[in-house]
Amino acid sequence: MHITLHTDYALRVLIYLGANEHRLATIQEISGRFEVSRSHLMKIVNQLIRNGYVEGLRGKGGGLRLARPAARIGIGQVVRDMESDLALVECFAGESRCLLTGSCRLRAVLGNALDAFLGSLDRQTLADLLSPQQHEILRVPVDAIGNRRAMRPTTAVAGGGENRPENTVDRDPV
Amino acid sequence: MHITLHTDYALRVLIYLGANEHRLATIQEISGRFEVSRSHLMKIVNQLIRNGYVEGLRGKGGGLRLARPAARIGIGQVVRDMESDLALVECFAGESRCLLTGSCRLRAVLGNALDAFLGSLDRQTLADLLSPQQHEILRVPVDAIGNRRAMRPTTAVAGGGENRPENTVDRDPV
DNA sequence: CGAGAAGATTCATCTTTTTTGCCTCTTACC
DNA sequence: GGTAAGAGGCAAAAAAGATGAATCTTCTCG
Repeated sequence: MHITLHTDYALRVLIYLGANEHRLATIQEISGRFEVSRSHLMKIVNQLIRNGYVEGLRGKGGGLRLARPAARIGIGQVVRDMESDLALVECFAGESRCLLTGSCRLRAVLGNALDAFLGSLDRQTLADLLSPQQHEILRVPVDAIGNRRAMRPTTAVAGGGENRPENTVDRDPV
Repeated sequence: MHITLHTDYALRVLIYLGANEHRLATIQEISGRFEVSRSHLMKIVNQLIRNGYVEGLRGKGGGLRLARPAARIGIGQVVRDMESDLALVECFAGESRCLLTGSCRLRAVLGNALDAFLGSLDRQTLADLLSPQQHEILRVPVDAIGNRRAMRPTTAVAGGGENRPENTVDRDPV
């Protein structure tokens, strides 16, 4: 029983972005950090974006950031979204050639177990995964990267002082 | 996230044997019933035997039967024994090249979820999987098979009765 | 004791899924 | 317009899983 690397990386990307909430991170940067090919990571990030966990800003100075605060990103849901095939056994799918199908309790029993699994994850958010040490390991100071759009809100937050750009969306998410 | 067919078949074999507790079933018979090759099923059964769930009697008239009553066979343990690799993500294993290793809470979180999964299964026994319908579908009357050693415990279980033959066979014992 | 019926083992192959990377396109800032 | 970013399609490579053939061992029966 495995979770795909796909999901695994997705979670790590979220952790990375969570540890660097104060700035934008590019895929290039993350793939370098995790030693995965850029293109590969791209697909994973893509899925994260499509599912609304991450925001991607194109163009020069662009990058990635969490689409909402880490505390509002549930791990269970991430796994559900990223793990394409949660059918534990064949008979979970519609079609089955097992002669027990229909009378078999196995499906229900495994289904309950799966619910327990995901339920357990549902009680955790990305914020719970972010320990102080992680911040230390992963967080890269803005200076080391250079200032980016993230830090100069083009559309600008009214108050100005806040450096957590949670609501600085500067374009229409199509 | 999948359970291997290996484990799936193992559970089905147990169900089959549970539905036919009153007699011995051969691998040949089961493999025919499930439309799997004999050799393949053999390996699975073998593992079940080594793990003490099933008893295999060799020689003419031999076959398989549950090593203990269905109610004493826990599904969680079966899955644990059959599923070779329960490491959900890479960092479950000793070696890991993830730069988060050590500080990452992901492992613990997934570990808890896995425990919840198996724990759910631990609350079920093989007996719970055996619905009356299954008995009907799977149970093959002794007549249809021919009498076997099963009912004359020459080798095994001198104590005899144990829990099994509520279903008295038409054959003379010993 | 010998034959045949069962399970036990080994080995090789095939299939499917997963993982990976390349190449090209689109978008958007500067 | 140039360049830096993400988006997407294609396909190769690798790993894991599933399957089957052939052979060996053990055991009961006659």
